[in-house]
Amino acid sequence: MNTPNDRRTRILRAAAELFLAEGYAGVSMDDVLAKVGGSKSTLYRYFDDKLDMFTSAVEMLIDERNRPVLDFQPRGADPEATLTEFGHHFAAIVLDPGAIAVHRLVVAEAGRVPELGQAFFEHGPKRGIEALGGHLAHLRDASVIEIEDPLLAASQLYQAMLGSLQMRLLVNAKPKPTAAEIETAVAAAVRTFLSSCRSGTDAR
Amino acid sequence: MNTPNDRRTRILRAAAELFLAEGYAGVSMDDVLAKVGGSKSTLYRYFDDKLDMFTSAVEMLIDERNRPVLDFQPRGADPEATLTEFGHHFAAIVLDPGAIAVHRLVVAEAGRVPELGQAFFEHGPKRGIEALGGHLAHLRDASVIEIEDPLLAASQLYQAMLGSLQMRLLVNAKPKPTAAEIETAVAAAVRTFLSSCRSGTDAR
DNA sequence: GTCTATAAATGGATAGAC
DNA sequence: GTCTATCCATTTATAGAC
Repeated sequence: MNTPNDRRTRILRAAAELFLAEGYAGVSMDDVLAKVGGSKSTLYRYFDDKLDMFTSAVEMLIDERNRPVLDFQPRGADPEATLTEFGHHFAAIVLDPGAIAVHRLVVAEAGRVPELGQAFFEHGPKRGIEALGGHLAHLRDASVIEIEDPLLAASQLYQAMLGSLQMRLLVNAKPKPTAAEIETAVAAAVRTFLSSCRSGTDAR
Repeated sequence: MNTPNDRRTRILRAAAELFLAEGYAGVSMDDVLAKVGGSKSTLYRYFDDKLDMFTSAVEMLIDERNRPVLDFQPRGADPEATLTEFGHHFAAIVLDPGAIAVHRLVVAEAGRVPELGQAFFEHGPKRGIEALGGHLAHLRDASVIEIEDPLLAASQLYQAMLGSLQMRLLVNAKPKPTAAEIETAVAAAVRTFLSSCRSGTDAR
């Protein structure tokens, strides 16, 4: 049961696509129906009401989007290379148009459906920061860098790399970030971070 | 004309309050009417339609919220003190619950009303970054720090200080940032930044 | 300029046949 | 389990009296 091509799953996929494009209030049960086929009572057979359908759809999206966060291990040799890898890994995930759309939806409804924001944060950004923080702790234990709080350092490094680009995309402001700008931002943040805490060498 | 207690302005204030709490689609013209009094045709006398009322209200909110961004001059003597001042100045503006609500509203409708996102970005974050960037350029010209791109540095410093806290508030994730956490984050970001680029002294 | 009344359409949700 | 048909509240927007 609950196979990927479940009836319920097909409804959920159609609903998710619509919600991403139009927002919660912008989608009617009839809209979902027109996309997935079938009849109205079928919808209400699988979901208590519209809100239930919405939260189920967004939880599915959050789960899908954040799966790639975890299966990542940097391959580079030196710290600068591995941290840059982390940056581009995160960039590919969180700056993707689909991820921005999910992020927007969660922010839009965060006031009315707080559990979505909680799930989004814990399954996404929090895990990413923990992964990066773990790596920083590793570098510290190997006496490559000197930092006090690996999680705080990871969070600030992450935000320095991508925070501004992510914010511009969320509010849909032009110009949109280019690949070159991502490259520049990640490189600059990594350089700043390392030259502030690298052990054994002068910063200048 | 267009006095602060204009009829139109009073409608706009009521509408803004409702939109902030319920979102664009969550507010009906009747809701606004119930709050501001009067009759329906009066609303349509002052605004073409609901979307016009919404964009006018949000533009007003953006304008109000960002006015404090500009009138700020750091008073501290040394760089660490002035940058920390900048951090707390920005924090007071952008982490305020009202500011978060406006931010949410803009993100929520950014896909459908892009000009709001553009206005939000240019009148808010962009100006803040420019102010901080100007200060960094000043520090560089005085040979206090060594940086290549003041705007990029300002953007990354800003995000390192507040990006993570702002994001948590936007998605309404717990725990909410405390004053102590803001203090810690700003201090850590400033310390990292300065030890990466301060002139004339070793980083360690 | 402002009101009442209402048009015309769409919303979420359910009843009951098959 | 799935369909058709429909209820009832609410929505945006306008017509027309005062």
